[in-house]
Amino acid sequence: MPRSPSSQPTEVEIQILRILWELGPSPVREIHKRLEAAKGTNYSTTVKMLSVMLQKGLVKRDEDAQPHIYRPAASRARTGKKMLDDLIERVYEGSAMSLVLQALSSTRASKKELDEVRRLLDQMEGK
Amino acid sequence: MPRSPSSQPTEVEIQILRILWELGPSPVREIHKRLEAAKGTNYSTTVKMLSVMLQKGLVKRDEDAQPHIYRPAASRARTGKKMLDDLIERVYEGSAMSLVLQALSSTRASKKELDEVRRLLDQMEGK
DNA sequence: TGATAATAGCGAACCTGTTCGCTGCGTCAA
DNA sequence: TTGACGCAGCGAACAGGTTCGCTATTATCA
Repeated sequence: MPRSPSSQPTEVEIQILRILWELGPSPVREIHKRLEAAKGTNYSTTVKMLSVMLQKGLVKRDEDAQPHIYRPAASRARTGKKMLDDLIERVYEGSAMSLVLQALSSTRASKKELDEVRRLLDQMEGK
Repeated sequence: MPRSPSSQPTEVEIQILRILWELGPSPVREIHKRLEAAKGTNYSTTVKMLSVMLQKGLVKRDEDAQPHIYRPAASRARTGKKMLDDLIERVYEGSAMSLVLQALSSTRASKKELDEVRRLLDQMEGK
């Protein structure tokens, strides 16, 4: 029984997505600059990863532009949520609250942030 | 430049840890029963995975007992936190609050749970 | 125009994680 | 004893993910 390919973005894929989230739509060259600075990646590798990600639907690109412009297929928030849901499912078997408590208790948050959470709580309860 | 091995428990490793968290210390046979039921794993595979995990320090075992008894090296909470921290770091570059909001907003929580979060918030602020 | 550089693509090598076959050892019962 | 069985270990095969060398195509410009 073979294993199934991970549905999650892999390590390098996340790195590239992060760069794209930060820079916005960019040509390979820009993406590569960051990746190389971070871990000495070869240019060919960057191109290859992008082509793999394109095929997986993780990024999109404008081929009319010269050079091609890549952009993330999903927002950071959307991707993060998916990964979080997956983590919750795998480790806590679906109980998100356990994990929220974990996250909160290990964070130094500002008053502003805490208030934001409170507001959200009220909103959830009101509903 | 070769890639570095993941410091996170892998897919199958998490599956095994979950079984151990649920069952408590168990012999291979018990672990295997669950794993086989879940995905048709061969007994040899279960043994192998456990030996790999033993070497990585993810599980510990009592070799005096016959058969050997395996137990998780870290609690579910501790492991979950580590994985969460890692996720936060990789996707949100350290901003845990963003992720907490995500988790909360995608959860249907009971009043009791919400109150628990509030208590924690107060506690954090008081400190 | 010919040399040089930037852009893309492809296939193969390589690494980690996963799977399993085969072997060896101890125990128990015929 | 011997045969069947459960337990443990090991190496090799395999799959997915990552890396890069090599080649082709298209600008760039002396």
